[in-house]
Amino acid sequence: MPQSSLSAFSRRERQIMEIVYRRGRATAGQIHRELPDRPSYSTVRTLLRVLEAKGYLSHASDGPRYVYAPCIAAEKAQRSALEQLLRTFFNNSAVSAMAALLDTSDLSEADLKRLGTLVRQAKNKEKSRD
Amino acid sequence: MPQSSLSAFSRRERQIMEIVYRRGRATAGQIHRELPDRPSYSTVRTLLRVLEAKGYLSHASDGPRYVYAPCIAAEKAQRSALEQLLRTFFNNSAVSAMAALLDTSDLSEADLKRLGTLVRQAKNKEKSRD
DNA sequence: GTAGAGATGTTAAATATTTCGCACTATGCG
DNA sequence: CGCATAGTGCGAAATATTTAACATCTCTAC
Repeated sequence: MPQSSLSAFSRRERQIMEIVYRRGRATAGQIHRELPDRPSYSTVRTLLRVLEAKGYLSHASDGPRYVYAPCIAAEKAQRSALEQLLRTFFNNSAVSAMAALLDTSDLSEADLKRLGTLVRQAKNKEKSRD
Repeated sequence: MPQSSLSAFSRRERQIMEIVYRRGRATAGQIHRELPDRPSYSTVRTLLRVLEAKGYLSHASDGPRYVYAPCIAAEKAQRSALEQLLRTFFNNSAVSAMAALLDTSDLSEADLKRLGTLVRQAKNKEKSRD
């Protein structure tokens, strides 16, 4: 019964899932190289098999090796992670979160322009909805 | 050596930290009631002591009971969590994340207005920086 | 063909997490 | 006071995670 929330994973499982989601798909070797406090390669392989058995990852063969990909679509996991973050740190306020993002990252002029456009579009959509 | 990243916690530890951050501070009872797959109260108490020993939580006495609060400031943990999320799901693009937020949540007119202001302010700041 | 490099799967042990039972202390009340 | 209630800490068992050693398979190159 795979659920999309990352909160259900154990520490290593989560670290691996984060890598796979970041890359879209990954081989055992890639994951091994990116894990913090790098365990043995063998360990990574075991964890991958566990995650696959639990239904979070699936693999395809790329020549001699496996390439792992998430079973739960990135968008879904993304949304779930965003919700979790909003709940935990932003009192469910998307605006607060966006304010924090604006504050933290320094965006280029082009970024800000694009953002302005997005907000404007949202406004239009909002109007046409009532 | 407490680090702010939530990725280092075990499953239960993370669940508890999320609750504490969401509430700002919490008693063992409150945490117990909010945990998924609720374990026994005794279990929660043990975990709280573990988290305290590891330096993530501290407690103050409120009459007969303890109230737990995070040792790492909410803003710091927040920032860390945001960075983690951007890295994992948004290719480090704050704008992409904000686009997703705009898309997911349906914001009120007031929210959008406030957002427009924030973006404008950021633009000004950006100009005055070069 | 066969040796080496680089994958994989199996299995079992080491470790950490998670769980709970029980003993103890304080508070409020009849 | 003496009891019930609601906290706390300790210690050890149950479980899950994490680890790595080892056997196997496949491709490549000599």
